[in-house]
Amino acid sequence: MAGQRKAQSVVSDAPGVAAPRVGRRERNKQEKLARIVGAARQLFSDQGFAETTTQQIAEAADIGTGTLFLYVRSKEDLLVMVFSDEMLETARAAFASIDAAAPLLDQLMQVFSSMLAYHEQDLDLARILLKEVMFPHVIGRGAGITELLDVIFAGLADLVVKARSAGKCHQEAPPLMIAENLFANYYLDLLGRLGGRTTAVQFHSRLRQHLAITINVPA
Amino acid sequence: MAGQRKAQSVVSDAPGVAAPRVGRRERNKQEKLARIVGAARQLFSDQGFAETTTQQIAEAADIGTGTLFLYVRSKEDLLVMVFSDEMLETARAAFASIDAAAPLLDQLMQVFSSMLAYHEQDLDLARILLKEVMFPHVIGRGAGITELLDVIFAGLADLVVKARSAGKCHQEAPPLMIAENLFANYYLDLLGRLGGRTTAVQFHSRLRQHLAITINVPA
DNA sequence: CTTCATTTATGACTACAGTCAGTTTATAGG
DNA sequence: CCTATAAACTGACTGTAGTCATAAATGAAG
Repeated sequence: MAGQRKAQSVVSDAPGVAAPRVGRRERNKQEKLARIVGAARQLFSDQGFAETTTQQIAEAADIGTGTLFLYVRSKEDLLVMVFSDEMLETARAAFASIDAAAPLLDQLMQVFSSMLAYHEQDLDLARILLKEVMFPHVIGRGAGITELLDVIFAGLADLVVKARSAGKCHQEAPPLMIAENLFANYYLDLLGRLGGRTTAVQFHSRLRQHLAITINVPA
Repeated sequence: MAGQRKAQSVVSDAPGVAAPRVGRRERNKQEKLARIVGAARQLFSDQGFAETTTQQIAEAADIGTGTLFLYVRSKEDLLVMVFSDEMLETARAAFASIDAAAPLLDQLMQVFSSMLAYHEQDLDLARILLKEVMFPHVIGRGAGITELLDVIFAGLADLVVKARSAGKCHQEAPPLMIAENLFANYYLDLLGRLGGRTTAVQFHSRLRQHLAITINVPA
């Protein structure tokens, strides 16, 4: 390791080597952030969000209490950081595993069912997560959430376009607008589920009806 | 006043008089709650939600700090109590002032425009309000919000039914389901507006497109 | 190796939402 | 009127998110 560091000072900007560009400082920071996120994931999952204190997280990550807030703006921010990657992956996987031959409505239900299944693992956490995702405390900067929404909207719009060119969808509106409409319905039905106002079965039934209205097909 | 109190003890359950049924205790409680809500409305409007402390509210309402929490479960609860009546009234007024002859899409835009106009008065407050309304801290009990949603859903469903019987709407789905779909779209577009991601003009344009998709008419 | 400047780390500290043991005030019965 | 019981009130107190002045670590330059 010490050798690597010296080599770096010999050739200050060597293009051949992958990336010794980052000094010890940057590496330490990355590593610390990883420890923080890891500790938070563990604690949030084990004890729940409200029951976990920032002190506990700092202690588990082996840093001072104040240090934590050099890496995250708030406890809620941390929650989003921890789980946004998983959500993104869930969304990607959901779109990847779609049955291309199925009717559009069934395809949509496949996607949204996968996403609900993820949230069903821990409804309480999902509630707080969704809350913070849709109402980020600092306006104009939701931690990496835009990417998630982009993936979802693009995926939905893509399904619509394909179904339409196959003559299976008779909505003429712009695909992105339809995608947003579909997502809006998913979001509100998810809210009902997370708030305990519907069961998983009711969620599916209601969502299917809502989506059917949007894409103008029989439920 | 003292006379009234004595009269009460003479005839313990006099049916003729309007309602001396409530003793001083109940009256005091009502009056105190009114003072609390009034003080909170004033302070929230003047200084914003985050900048207002529960101590300030208690002081302005002339009660002890602890007393406040005999009347509300949390600061957020108080926000909802303060503004849910106004929102309900806004929604009622919006439905009442509809042009019965206009196309369904225009009617819907009238309703939702009125509701946005209310929120435009104070976007920050609206943000926190919507957040708390849709994610009440104590699950299963949103302070008087069900009533608001009932009014909105019923109103929307009613518009749909009327338009349909006039042959102006070709959606066959249950009216309540359509109403929910419409509201979901309003809600998400409102979220974009409150998050500063769209202007008021963009909000209108986008909402109109989204609603048009749901009721299956040209935008 | 030795400064020196800059970035990063730290925990004592602050501010505030919400609680609770102890007190006051209203009502009912005598 | 007086007394007993229950309801309502209170502010000192607690727990925790987030800040800030100070200290340590890092890298650059001589």
